[in-house]
Amino acid sequence: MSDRRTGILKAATRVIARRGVRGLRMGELATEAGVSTSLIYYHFTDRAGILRETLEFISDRADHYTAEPDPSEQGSTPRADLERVLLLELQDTAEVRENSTAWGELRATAVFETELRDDLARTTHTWVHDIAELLARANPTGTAPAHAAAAERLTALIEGLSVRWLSGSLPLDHARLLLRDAIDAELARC
Amino acid sequence: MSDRRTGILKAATRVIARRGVRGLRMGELATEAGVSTSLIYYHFTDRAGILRETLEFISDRADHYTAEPDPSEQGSTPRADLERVLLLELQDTAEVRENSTAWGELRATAVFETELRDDLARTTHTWVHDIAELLARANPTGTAPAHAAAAERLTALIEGLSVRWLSGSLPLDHARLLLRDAIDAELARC
DNA sequence: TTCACCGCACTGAAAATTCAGTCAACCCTT
DNA sequence: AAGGGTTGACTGAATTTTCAGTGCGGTGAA
Repeated sequence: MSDRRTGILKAATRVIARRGVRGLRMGELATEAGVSTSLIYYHFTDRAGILRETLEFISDRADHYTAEPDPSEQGSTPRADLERVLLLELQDTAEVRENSTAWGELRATAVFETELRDDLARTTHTWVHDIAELLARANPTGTAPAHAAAAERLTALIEGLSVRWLSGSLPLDHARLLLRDAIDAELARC
Repeated sequence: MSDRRTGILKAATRVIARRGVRGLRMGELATEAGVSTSLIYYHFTDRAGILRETLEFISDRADHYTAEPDPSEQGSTPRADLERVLLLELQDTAEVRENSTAWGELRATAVFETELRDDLARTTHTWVHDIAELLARANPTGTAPAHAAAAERLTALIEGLSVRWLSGSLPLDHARLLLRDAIDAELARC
């Protein structure tokens, strides 16, 4: 946290969320992080280096983010947990916005830069897996493959709704509504 | 069509699909279009200019694409039509790949460039509307709002699956399978 | 002394953008 | 119908801008 290196990574996340991966300028990053340009090269060898580490950082954060346990709430049903965790991704707070934007950039970048793909696929897989588990807990009668498929659909839907929201094609409230309905629908079948 | 200007826009679409918006180099575009760099500046004032017009061009083309009517097939049920039209977006042909990639870039770019949003929102809305109509035809018992919501979910899902496919997180076959199931599910309720 | 860091001028290369001018097509004249 | 003038599309070769990345002298703390 007080680590300078981590500070740079956080700053990079902010800059990426503001300007996009393509818009990340070393100079602006230095300013945002409150350090000198040289220090960035001191810690990360080159632009590709910070990019790689930042995107890793983002996907780690996204993990924790989702994995965040219930805040001592006793009366939470598995189903409520599921809803809460998924709807977490569609919120207008600086943190979620920043994370979603950066995540979207990561996805978009990976379409053209193959080096990112492995990391991305792994993180995606973990996410899907986590959600599948929550689904299993919420609806124990279903089969594992069915849960996996539902989790893939729900997470892909979230990504789709998320870009639409961030790109101004869909109001947040509406996105949340659509997602809630989708969750209900997925739980209803199996 | 044979218009030089349009030729440049088409070339730009191809280059964007290949390299991404960030990867669009004026030089490469000129080569791709078979014209001189200067001509691009002659027709479109600057890089931002071609970008703007090309993205507009892409969203126009995306319309036609979906609106493409059934090729004289008589024995098509509304449901089959719907499936066909939606699955059209998840195919490994040069055209679909190019279109999906370019569309994804448009979306990703719009997150940071507000000028693109109106166009994008409009095109998205048209698409959703078209799908809602197909849904209504396939399942006349449902209400209009239900069809609209289902169409929003399905199209957002397609976008989500599409980037995952293009970024190598999801095999195409699997994406198609997931989409098919989602269509069935949406038709089952209402 | 070494480590983590600052500041900032500087280089080199890649891109974007400009510009002077060519070429062909099309009017007007006479 | 021959010629002169205007215009718009187009080019190739500069010129300018933008950045990533470097080099280096210096600072303060452990």
